Amino acid sequence: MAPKKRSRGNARSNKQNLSEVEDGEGGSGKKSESQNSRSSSLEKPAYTNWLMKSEPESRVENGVDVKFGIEDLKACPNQTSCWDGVRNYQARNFMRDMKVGQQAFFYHSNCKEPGIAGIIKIVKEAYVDHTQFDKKDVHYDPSSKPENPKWSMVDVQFERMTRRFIPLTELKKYHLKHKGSGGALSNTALFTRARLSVQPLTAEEFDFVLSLEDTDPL
DNA sequence: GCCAACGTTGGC
DNA sequence: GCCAACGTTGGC
Repeated sequence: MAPKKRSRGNARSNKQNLSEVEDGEGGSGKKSESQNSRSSSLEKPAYTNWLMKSEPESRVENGVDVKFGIEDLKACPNQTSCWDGVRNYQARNFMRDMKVGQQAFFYHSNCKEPGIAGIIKIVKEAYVDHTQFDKKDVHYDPSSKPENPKWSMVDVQFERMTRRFIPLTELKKYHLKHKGSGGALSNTALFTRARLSVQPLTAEEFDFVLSLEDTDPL
């Protein structure tokens, strides 16, 4: 288990909707088309890496400071924390797909300099996010019942800082460039699904971003 | 089951 | 602190 609380996620009032259903992909026949450039085989693409957003600067939400930067994770016992507070179905579903040992980028959002600060790894797969039942918690969800919890969380552990901070502005430049050339970041969720707080990265995207560690900032 | 109104995210 | 993008809600 992880100590700490706090974390980001898309706070949200909520109700059931698009993917109360387990998988969130093609699922239930509701969404059918639209986002299926994927295979006809209904299989989810096997994502191996992730990007998780959190706010490194103080901001009070419902009387509670939601600040949780990578330094805060580092300061946790065992440098491990649960990633609670995610209240968005797509983000939740991605967390449910996470496997122990997989790596994710720790992304700093809603701050002076947004971007990737470090690498974390999944150390515990999805389980019930207890904060949804806690009236005192910022992300309390009165519509979720213990008999049928809506929200999940995973535990993550600090792995290392990236050798340099990789700013969103730089990633965006590569994204624009790659859109023309079909490069690694041409479809990156950070730009195509900007508001998702937990995003999947293909191995190619992850590796490309990692390679930037040893290049000069664009 | 459509869609307008509303609320949140998060870059700038 | 503004506001565009977009997920969610709820009336019909």
